[in-house]
Amino acid sequence: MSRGAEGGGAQRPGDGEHRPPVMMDVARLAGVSHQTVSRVLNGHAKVRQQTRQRVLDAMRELDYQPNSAARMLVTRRSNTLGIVTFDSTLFGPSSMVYGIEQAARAAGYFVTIASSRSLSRSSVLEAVNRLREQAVEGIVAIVPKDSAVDALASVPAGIALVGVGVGGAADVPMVGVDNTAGAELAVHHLLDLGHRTVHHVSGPAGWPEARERVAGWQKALAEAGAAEPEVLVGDWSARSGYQAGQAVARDPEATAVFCGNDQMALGVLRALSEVGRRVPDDVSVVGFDDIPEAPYLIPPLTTVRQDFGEVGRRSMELLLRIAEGEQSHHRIHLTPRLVVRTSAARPAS
Amino acid sequence: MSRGAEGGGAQRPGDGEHRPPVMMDVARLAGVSHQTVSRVLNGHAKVRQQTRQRVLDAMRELDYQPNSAARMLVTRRSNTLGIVTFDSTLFGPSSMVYGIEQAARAAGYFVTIASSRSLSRSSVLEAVNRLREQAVEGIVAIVPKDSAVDALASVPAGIALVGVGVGGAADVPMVGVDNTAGAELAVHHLLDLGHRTVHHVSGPAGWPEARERVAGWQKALAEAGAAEPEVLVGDWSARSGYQAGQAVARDPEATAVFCGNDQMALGVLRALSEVGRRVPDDVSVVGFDDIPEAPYLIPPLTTVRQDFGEVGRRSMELLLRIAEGEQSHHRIHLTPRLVVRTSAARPAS
DNA sequence: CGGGCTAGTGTTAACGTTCACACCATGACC
DNA sequence: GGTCATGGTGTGAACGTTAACACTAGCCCG
Repeated sequence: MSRGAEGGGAQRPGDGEHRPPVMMDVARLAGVSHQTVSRVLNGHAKVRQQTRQRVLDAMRELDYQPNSAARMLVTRRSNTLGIVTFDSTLFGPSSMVYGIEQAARAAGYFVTIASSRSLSRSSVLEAVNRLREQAVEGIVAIVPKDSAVDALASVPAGIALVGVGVGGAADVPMVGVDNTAGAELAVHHLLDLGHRTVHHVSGPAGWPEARERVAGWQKALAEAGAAEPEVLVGDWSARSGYQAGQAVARDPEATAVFCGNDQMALGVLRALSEVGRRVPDDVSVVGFDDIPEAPYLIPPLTTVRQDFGEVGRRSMELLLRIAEGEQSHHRIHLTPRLVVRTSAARPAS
Repeated sequence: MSRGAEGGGAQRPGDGEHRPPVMMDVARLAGVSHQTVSRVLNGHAKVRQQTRQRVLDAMRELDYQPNSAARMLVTRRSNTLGIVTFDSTLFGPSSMVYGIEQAARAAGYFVTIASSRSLSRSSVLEAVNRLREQAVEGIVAIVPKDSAVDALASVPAGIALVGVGVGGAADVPMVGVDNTAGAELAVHHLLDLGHRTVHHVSGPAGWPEARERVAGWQKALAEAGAAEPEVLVGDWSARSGYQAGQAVARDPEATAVFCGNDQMALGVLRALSEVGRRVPDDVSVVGFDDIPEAPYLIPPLTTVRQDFGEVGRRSMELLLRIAEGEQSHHRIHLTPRLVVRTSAARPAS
């Protein structure tokens, strides 16, 4: 079948002016009232089997498609949820969108997205308003930056809202991995291997998750009585990791680095390799996220795994609970786990 | 500000049953008819400045939000476009979604997504139907697999539809990079460097883009009179690239590899490094896509760049043209370009 | 001074569903 | 034999907006 060339639904002004069939058309064809058609459509019990079949046949014959706007108008329900994301090539956000969409579909909802260019307050608010125009019944906001989280707190309370990656301190219902615990996992692993201390390449200032990972790193170092080197601040990108890695490479004392995400770890690996510092022989590296490529970096990256799909599903779940008016327990922390590969080993003694 | 607990918007007296304000409420407050409110809302010219202001004030005071369902019902327009994607952690699809969303927003449309679990025919059709239920005015389908493309061809012609990454042979309007040309670029680059021939790690069978890249590779080899080694078939993942890389490493004749995407190239790099074959000294490697991490692999990856954001924008543009009934030129090929880094060099002679 | 134009506003009727009923057989029960 | 529930169906009336038209003033023009 060739399409595209054909005029498709193009109802050019011409004579015909054929409208898509409506419930009344189906009713007429089946010889019943429109209400009976509605009952069949919504699976009401009180319809005779034989009548139901006639209606079903008529629907098929006319290729009837219920008008969602009319239904929405009268039921006051859009069956739609919104996602606010940001324009990023980061692995996390984009993979969470799928988890959310699947969970939403399973719960019988449609999903519309609104991306916020910058995660600035105004940009996030604008995205939220776009979704409100669409009459969404709830919003999952993937906005892991302080300015954006503040914006969420000022969204009018009439609409159900869940933040993702907004950090444990946020003043909105939220779902996220326990970043502090994850960082501790990574740092303890390195200290247990025998490293004196651990350097940290962090995410950028103003990102709650970056801050929490820094906190976990600090806590683990403090518990072990290890010295706390200066944080190397990155921006989540491989490029920034590369730059940080150059700094690490210049420091002969540095034997272990914990990176705020895998992309930066990748950059660190590259910087170290470039100057001939071997991983893990000379320097150990640990990342965060466990991107699909992590096992195939050089060397395979030991990292802290976040299950983004799970985050998506859980945020959906929480959103629905809130939308139904439940009040309790609006703070879900998922436990990350350490995936040991070969980029971290005991230091050369 | 704490949210979630409080019940939101202040309402009409009579305790119970508080409905959101409607156009009539605004009209009453402003002392005009609802039609005048409608005119203000839609920016009609024939409203006295003073009246307009009164209406605007009233809207603000009531925190009025137009009911999109009612509007949709009467205008017969949803202002919504749909995206069909698939659940993948591939870089391309997820970054295109943003390009599309931005372009759609700029054109005044909302975007709803429907993901297809498997790219099987039925799964794609189901996703398309979900969008039709939502009354979308057009669909961009990111479904780069034959089974899915077939499904698109059988979508009823009433709805505007654009395929992305569906290959040049698809029987639907489409936007995509010129894969054949891109592959030729890569292979010629390697041959020009002095390699006798070039091996290829391809994407999986049944993916049009994989096939087109294979074709470009074959064409370039044939033009140069080079022998055509057996294709190593992967599945786009780093893991499959790693396996293919092991095969390459075992072949002492192999000095150059062109990979169907960057993830597989990454796996190849790792496999070669593991057995001590140096890149680019012993083996040259070229990828496809130019993922953000490509410059920071070991060594920095020479690759063919696709601009996914541009693909998103162009597909949106095409979709709107089709929706408006334009008939011509429904096949857009973007030209990729080679980004030379250091993973490919002349062979050791 | 009547006709026609224009700016500004109101009135009424769609749009296509679902909801709340009313209605009719039928059979059961006292 | 009358009441009562109960399966099955039809009849309005919403829902909240925009479209189409009608209606006033006020003004210009011949």
